[in-house]
Amino acid sequence: VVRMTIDPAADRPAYRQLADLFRKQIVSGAYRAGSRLPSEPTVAQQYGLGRETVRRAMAVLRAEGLVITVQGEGTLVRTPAQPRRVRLGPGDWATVRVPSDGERRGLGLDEGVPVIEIHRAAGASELHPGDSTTIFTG
Amino acid sequence: VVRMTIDPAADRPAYRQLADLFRKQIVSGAYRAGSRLPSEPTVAQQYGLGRETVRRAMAVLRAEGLVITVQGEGTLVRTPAQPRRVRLGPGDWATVRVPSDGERRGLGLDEGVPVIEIHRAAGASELHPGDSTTIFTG
DNA sequence: TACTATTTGTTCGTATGTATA
DNA sequence: GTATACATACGAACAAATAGT
Repeated sequence: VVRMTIDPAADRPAYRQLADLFRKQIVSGAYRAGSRLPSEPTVAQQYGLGRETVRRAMAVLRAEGLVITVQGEGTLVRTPAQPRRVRLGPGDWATVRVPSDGERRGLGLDEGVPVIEIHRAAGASELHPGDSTTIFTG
Repeated sequence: VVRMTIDPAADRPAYRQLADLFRKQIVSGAYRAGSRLPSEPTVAQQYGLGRETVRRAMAVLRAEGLVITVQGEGTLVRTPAQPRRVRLGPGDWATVRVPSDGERRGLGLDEGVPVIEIHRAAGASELHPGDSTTIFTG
């Protein structure tokens, strides 16, 4: 089965077109949270692409925090994390960044999850997972 | 010249070891902001690695916002952006995420730069570049 | 428990295209 | 205009983790 949705001659690279296709299906709910995407060889064969092209598309989605990939299992749509709230008091400030690989694993975070650093007026600082966290002033 | 700093038999993959090496040199200042890293073929030859392995290491550093890569020019250490401040007033809240590819380019942001979304109490919302922006309450 | 099949992870090689110096 | 350097893409091989039998 060949689907004509990827145009190798298009301006946009094939792996980005493929990422666009899956992103649409994920955000639209066609792929529900926790569900598994088709395996890389399956997608490659269906769209007439090499496996590396498929893997690059998956890497894009991981970097955006839409999916996670587990070796031996597959690529899964990420389940929304428990919502948290962090209060920013007078004199506090917050900054944001993408953690380094080691830091991310040390915090137990998935790819595509930025970290929020809260600098308290007292001098201390806290790290919070960037997804699922809302910053508010009380 | 062969440097014996990458161990193919190590637990950690070669591309992560290589990323670690460059990350250290960047954060330590050995590579100053705006300076160019050695070309991919050069690094590959120096460390006895394939070019794709080098490219994966560079992709790691890009995702962390440490470098940018320009086709035809090379990989450059990112220059710190102009600091900005965003005020979070009573009833406002803020969330953070890694932008999608299209959104990132629409905002003119580099890879590895998360976005801050400020939800105003009035109902409007603003997007701010995640690097260089400090959230404060005043 | 043990084995097998499936699936992703890593790495190298090759080729071609495109942007920059 | 040429050389350099990165971007994309396919193929191949083996390793490692998982799932199911």
